[in-house]
Amino acid sequence: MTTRSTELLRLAHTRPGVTRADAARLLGLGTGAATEIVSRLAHASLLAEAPAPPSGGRGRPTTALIAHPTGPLVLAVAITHEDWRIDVVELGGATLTSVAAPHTSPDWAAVSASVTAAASSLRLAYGERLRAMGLSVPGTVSPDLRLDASGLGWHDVDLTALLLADASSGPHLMARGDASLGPLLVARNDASLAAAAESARGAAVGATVALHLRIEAGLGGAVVDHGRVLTGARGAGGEFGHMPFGDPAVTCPCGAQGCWGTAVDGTAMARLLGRPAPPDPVTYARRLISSTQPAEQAAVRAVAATLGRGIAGLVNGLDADLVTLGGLGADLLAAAPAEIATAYRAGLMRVHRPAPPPLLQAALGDDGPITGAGEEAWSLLLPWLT
Amino acid sequence: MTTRSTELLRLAHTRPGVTRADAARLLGLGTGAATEIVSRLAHASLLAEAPAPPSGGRGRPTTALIAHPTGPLVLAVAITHEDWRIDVVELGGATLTSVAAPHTSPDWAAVSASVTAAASSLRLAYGERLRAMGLSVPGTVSPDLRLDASGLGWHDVDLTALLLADASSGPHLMARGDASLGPLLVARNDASLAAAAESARGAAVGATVALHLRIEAGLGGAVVDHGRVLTGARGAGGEFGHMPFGDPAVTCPCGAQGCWGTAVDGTAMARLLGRPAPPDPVTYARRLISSTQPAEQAAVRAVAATLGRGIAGLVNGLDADLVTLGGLGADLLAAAPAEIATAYRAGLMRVHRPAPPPLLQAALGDDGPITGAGEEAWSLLLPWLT
DNA sequence: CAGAATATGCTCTGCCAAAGAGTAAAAGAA
DNA sequence: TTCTTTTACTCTTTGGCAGAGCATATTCTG
Repeated sequence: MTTRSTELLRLAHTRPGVTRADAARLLGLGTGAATEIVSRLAHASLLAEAPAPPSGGRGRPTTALIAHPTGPLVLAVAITHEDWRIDVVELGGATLTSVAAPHTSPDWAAVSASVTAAASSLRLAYGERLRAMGLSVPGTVSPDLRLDASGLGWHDVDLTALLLADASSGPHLMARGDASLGPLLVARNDASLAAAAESARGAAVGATVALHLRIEAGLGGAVVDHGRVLTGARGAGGEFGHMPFGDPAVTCPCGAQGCWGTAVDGTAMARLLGRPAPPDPVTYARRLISSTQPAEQAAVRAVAATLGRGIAGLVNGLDADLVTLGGLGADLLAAAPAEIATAYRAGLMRVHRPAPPPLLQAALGDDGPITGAGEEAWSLLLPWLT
Repeated sequence: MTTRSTELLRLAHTRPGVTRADAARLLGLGTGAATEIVSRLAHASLLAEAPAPPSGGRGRPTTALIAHPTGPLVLAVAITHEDWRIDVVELGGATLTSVAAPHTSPDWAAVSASVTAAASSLRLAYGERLRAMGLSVPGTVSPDLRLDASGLGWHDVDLTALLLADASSGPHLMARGDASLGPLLVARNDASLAAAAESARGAAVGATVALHLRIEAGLGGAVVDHGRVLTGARGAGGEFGHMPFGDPAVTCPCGAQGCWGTAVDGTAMARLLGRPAPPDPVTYARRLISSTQPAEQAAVRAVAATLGRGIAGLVNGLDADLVTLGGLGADLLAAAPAEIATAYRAGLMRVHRPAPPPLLQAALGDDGPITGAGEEAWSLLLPWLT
């Protein structure tokens, strides 16, 4: 309905359990306006007040702003190369329900059918409370929500179909009152969403410019600048794995030479060991990272150094003040912290040396992408909540 | 005073000469509100209406929104390694006055004194109309406005002094009514400001994610995402010259190895020719770029290829939809377009190949930094104009 | 040249979000 | 108990803006 209402709602989302008095102070609202806005939001079933958290100080106790028990919800959907999962997420980020299953077939049609069926049953349970959907996928998503995941054979898939199939039963999940604005669906690369999640609720909370890197089959990531995820012009932002920090003699499946991603994954470790490319580089890399065999440890350390050098380059160019590592990156950081740190520091330009931006493991682990999907869905929905 | 007024003012700035009717349509204002807001802004000496641009169609003619003849102004200041310049810029970006002079001494004290003196005389001429200052400097600027320009020997210089010395005569250039908000001064790296200028009024207008690169003594630049310049956490964003796209055997003055900047400047050309490092790499590079000697042309082409390959890496990682080149980069693009384009295309990942983001010369040339300084000063000032 | 068509600007009324002042309530401290 | 502190509620006022209706200025048409 108004700017201030949305701001208050957003505050209740980003800082779950914030007290009403604190919220009013943060927004610069008078007590009158706070009363007005909170009661309006409560009446609209958008916000509720919990009795109180005892603060210890004197004065009339305030209340905590929490999600309304019948308030709006979003679906957070994460599709990986091997399974899918749907969370029902309320204001503040708490998950009410979670369903998941492995893929029965790698075909998109089968995956799409499973996800749509699960979403429909959640629709039966939650009805019109479901107002938006956030979707994490292992590939790049164009601005018109078409997915390309070359490794999985999913090409030019229309992701809006996931929502529209579901919306046949009613006008849910649509921008209120104006269908021309399209459905409230946000779909993104898993690494971008993990970055968003780390910045909103993970290890990168409070960072000015956070860089998140995630190694799985390839190397992806995203930059989060003042809370905004940079998704690029075509939705292909954060493909840092295709920056030429690697060996120029190696040709990447993307068509270029020297891609960093080809130098920090399981394939790179196999190459260093003189072995053929493993069929499942992720599992292979995990095994090597926990190996005790000297040659394999050396390969892991070499890859770790390449990772550290590349991170330094990105920090130099982007001036991030925090770097979080997810997927295999977190494992590498745990297994070879010294190699990564040494190469990282050596690659930093002078201005960053006195206080190198910390390298941290992602706090949300494998939940990063789905958490980010929920966050982005809420970000999309919030301005539409009257 | 209100959101809509500021939006209208911003529109009048970003699209100089926009008609009143168009502006109302773009902001979704009714004619009543437009009358109200425009008359309020005109009364506050912030906006004026010019007779009309003949549109040809029928109907009552509208007016063009222009800067008020006694409205607020900003100072755009550009300090380079050899000279300084100050422009007085009105709403809409037009320059009213420009003063410039070469440095009499490379010492910061001397430079600062010259600039302050010139600013003071402009203050005498324009008085309280001067409300903000934008400053372009050849170095990195920390968030608390301290400058480091290692090449010039300017270390940890407090740039706010430029403003405060000037403000002793009154409360000008301060955030209105609340001095704790600090002076309305924005200071940035020249390459970042050139990027802002290209996005606002140059070759990158309308780009979703624009990448600007500027080669002079080093290689700098910036990413502009949806009109916002990414300055990094410490003001050192856009130092793409220190990403390791170059020869790992070359050590950069920054302390790292393989910095891209060491592979695309005049020093790199000299190295390729087996010559000692030139004292003035910029002039040297300019001479080689226009040389007809085969060996020198070959060196230029090699450097151009390295530039193209690096740009491809950045485009892969950042998903820019437009790249602008300034300084020597523009000269290289003109001198060796084929080499740059070939290396660029070869380095792009597959998704970008069908429609490679265009590489363009910066439209504003050497005026990029000072234009950007004016733009950023206006961006800073606009929300304060009641 | 006169009227029609069209686009725009102005005036007036009404609405609603929010600020502000004053009052009431709920807790700790003396 | 009584005072102080902090917060919430009520009521009034303000101001920006939407909307309807009228006025105005230009081009088109006959």
